[in-house]
Amino acid sequence: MANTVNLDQILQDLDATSALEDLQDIIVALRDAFRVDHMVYHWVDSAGDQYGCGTYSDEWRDRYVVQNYHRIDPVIIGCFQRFHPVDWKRLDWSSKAARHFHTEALAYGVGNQGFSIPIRGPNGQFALFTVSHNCEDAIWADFTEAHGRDLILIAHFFNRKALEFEKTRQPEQSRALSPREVDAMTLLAMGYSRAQVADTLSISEHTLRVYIESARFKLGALNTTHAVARAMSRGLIVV
Amino acid sequence: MANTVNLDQILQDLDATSALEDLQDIIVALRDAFRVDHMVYHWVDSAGDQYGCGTYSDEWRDRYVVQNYHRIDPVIIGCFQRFHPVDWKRLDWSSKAARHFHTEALAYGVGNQGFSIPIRGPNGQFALFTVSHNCEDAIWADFTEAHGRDLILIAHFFNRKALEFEKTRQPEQSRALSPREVDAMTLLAMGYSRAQVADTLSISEHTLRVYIESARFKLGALNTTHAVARAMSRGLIVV
DNA sequence: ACCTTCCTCGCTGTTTCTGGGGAGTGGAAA
DNA sequence: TTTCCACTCCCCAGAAACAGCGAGGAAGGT
Repeated sequence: MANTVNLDQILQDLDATSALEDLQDIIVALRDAFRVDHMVYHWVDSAGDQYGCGTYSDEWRDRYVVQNYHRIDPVIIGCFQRFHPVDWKRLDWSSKAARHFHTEALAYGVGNQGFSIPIRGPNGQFALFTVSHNCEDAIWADFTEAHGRDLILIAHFFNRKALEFEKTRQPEQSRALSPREVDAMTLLAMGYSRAQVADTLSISEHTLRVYIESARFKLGALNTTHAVARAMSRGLIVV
Repeated sequence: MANTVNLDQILQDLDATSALEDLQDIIVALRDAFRVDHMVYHWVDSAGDQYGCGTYSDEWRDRYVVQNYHRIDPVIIGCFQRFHPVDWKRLDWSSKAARHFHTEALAYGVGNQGFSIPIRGPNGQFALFTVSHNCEDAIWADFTEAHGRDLILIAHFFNRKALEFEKTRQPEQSRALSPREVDAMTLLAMGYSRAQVADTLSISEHTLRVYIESARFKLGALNTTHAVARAMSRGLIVV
C-alpha cells in the first residue's frame, strides 16, 4: 500500500473528464495508484436512484441495492451525521443488522478496513468517497494519516464532476422560498400546528395557509410534511 | 500576495486548536501568511444566529448583521447553490440590491476581488470560507489558481473545528428508531400519505399509526411533521 | 425464564389539514 | 407601464391526521 501518488496529475485528470463513464476508469486507476483493495464514490439518494462508481464487485453492489442496505449501512448512517472523514472502526457496528451487514460485506470482498469521506453539495446532495482495504489496524492508521488530506481533495473533485454531469438530470432546482415561507416552514418543522404558527407570526391562519401552499408548490411537495422535509434537506431551513 | 505557505503547519495548528476564540487568531495569521487583505470564515444560519470570524472591519460586520445582508449577498446566494469554490466575478451582481451591497462593501474595505468556498455539514449546516483582496483580475486569477486547493483544505479544517466546538451545545440524542419506524418516517418524508405508506409497507394503516406514534414518542415530537423533521436533522433517515 | 422491544391488528370520536374558489395592497423588475 | 411576485385576508366541504383505548405473538437480551 503506498505512497508515491501524484495528486496534481490525478486532480488534473479528474478536471479534464468529460463523461460520467470516465469516472469509473479514473477510480480504478486511483485504486491502483494508492494500492488499496477498493475505492468507491457513492452518491446517496433516498429515492434509490443513486449513482456510484468504484471497484466493489458487481455482486456486492447489486446485493447492496436490492437489499436496500443503504438504510442500515453504518458507514452511511455514521457519515451522514458527521463532517469528518471517518475510519470505519469508529462507527457504530453494535446493532444486529449492522453486524450481519459487516460479515456479509467481508464475504463479498469488501476490506476489513475502511475510510470514508462524507461530501455534501447543494440541495441536500450527499455522497461518500470510500477507500477500503484488507490489512492490520496499524498499517491502515498509517495510510489514512498519510493520505487523508489527499483523499479529501480527491473526494471533493470527484463530487464536483459528478454534480457537473448530473446537473442536467436535476432540473428541479426549486425556487428559493420567501422569508415568510421560510418562517412558516421553520415553525412547522419545530412541531407547531398551523394555528400556533399563525399566532407566532401574527398573521391569520388563512394567510399562513397560502404560504404553506406556495412553499409546497415551489418545493414540488405533495403535502406539508413533504414540504418541510424537502426544505430541510435542501438546507432552506435549519432546525 | 504570496506563495510560500506552509500548509501542513497551518492544518496542524488548526487541528490543535481547543477554543472557538483561537480561530480568530488563526485566521488573522492565515491572512498574513497568504498576504491578502481579508480572510473570513462565516457559518450561515438562516436563523440569523450565525458564527463567524475573520478580518473584516467590525463596522462592516455589524452593518452586515443589522441589515440582514446575508439575504441579498450574492456571495451567499451564489455559493448556496454551488459546490465549486467560486470567484466573485462569476456571481450574479445584476439585481439592484446586489449592486448597492457591492458598492457599500467596497466602501467598508472589502476587496474588489474575492474567492469563496462553500462548505456543508450535517443537518444542512452551511458555511463560507472567503478570501478577498484588492488587485487586478490577472493577479487574482493567478492567486486563486495557485492556492485554490490549499484553501479548500483550510476551509474544510476550519469548518471541522467550528462544528466540533458548536457540537457541545446540542448534545440531544434520542433512542434509535426501529427499522419499521425508519421506513415509516422515510416514506412520510417522501410525501406519502398514511394510506400510501401503509400500502407500500403492506401493513394496515392502524399498524402504521402505531409506528408513527412510537417514533413520535421516541423523538419527543409533537406531531408527524415534527417527528420527520427531527428524524432528518438527527440523520436517522436519509431523504 | 423473564423482560423488553418489535411487529401486527382493531375501534371511536375530534381536530386539523387540504384543495377549490376569491380579493386587494405594495414593491420591484422588464 | 405593465407585469410579475410577496404579503395579507376570507369561506367552505371533504379528506386526512390525531388521541386514546384495546389486543396478541415473535425475537432478542439478561
